[in-house]
Amino acid sequence: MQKHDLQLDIQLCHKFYVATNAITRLYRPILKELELTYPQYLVMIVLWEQYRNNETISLKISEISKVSKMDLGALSLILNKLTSKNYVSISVDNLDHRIKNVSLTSHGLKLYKQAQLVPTKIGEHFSHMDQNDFAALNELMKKIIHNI
Amino acid sequence: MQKHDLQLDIQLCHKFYVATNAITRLYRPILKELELTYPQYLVMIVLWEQYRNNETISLKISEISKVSKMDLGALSLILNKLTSKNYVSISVDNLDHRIKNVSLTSHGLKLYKQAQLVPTKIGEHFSHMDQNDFAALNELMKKIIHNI
DNA sequence: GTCAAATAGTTTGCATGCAAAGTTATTTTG
DNA sequence: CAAAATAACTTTGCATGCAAACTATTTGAC
Repeated sequence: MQKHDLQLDIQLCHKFYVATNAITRLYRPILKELELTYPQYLVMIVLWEQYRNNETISLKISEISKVSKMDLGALSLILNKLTSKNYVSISVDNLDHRIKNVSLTSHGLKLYKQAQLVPTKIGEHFSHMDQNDFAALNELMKKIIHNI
Repeated sequence: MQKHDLQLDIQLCHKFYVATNAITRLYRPILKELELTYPQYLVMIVLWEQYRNNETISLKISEISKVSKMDLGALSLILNKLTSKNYVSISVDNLDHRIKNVSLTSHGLKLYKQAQLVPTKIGEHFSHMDQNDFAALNELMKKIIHNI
């Protein structure tokens, strides 16, 4: 930033604020059909991804936190909700009793099929952006995240 | 988005999620010195800006909401806090009693000087990005916000 | 082996974001 | 002009994000 004044400051950071809230609002009605909030959806994506790669069936809570960059405290509550919705089940690790393993229930696994439609629906709202825009934006975001 | 799969989906939207949270975390310690949260800071910026332009001294709550893109309900609580910190004062409009006017107190105005240092401190964390990156990112964000 | 760290999670308190319902004041309609 | 529709907020309830304190285990250092 060249000019470090308040007016300029509000520009980029405020745009992040506005855009992220707008994106979440975009997801809300779509995810509501799956009875998921956006953060809950993030957790499910991590689990579905894990299932697809089929290396292991369950993930530690700390692993989910690391991949999704979600706070452990928040994750704790979110996993409770996913459990009460019967999308995931949680069990204490046999070897290390501090660790809890999270795994998809059959109900949570079934949801995967519906969830595959979500990106398409979201994508429709971005029709005004082309591949180059996406690539550029993705790179810039990566740069920002990597350095903060 | 070319491939509409979940893995790709998580990329851009998740990056927004992560980046925005990271940016807010960046602001938190800096704004703590002013006893402000980021949303509270946004409101103050709007008011300082208004004061600088000196057209009118006060703003309606709905005007603050429009400029900052903040929810009216959230704003209601935030303004209560700013009031209890004695940074702003709120009064009912004389002509239309539904409207409330928000104005800076002398205490809130004095804070402006300290606040001017905030963008510089934040800017230091973005030193790895050059002017072109900023310009490009700013344009892309504008494009996204405008179209959602 | 035992007691002090380090780990992995949970809980709590505070500040939002947002939808939905409620309140008060002003306009519009018939 | 009285009832209905709007407007401008406020309140409430739910879901986070996050810092901080707390709990239960496991490791490590001696």
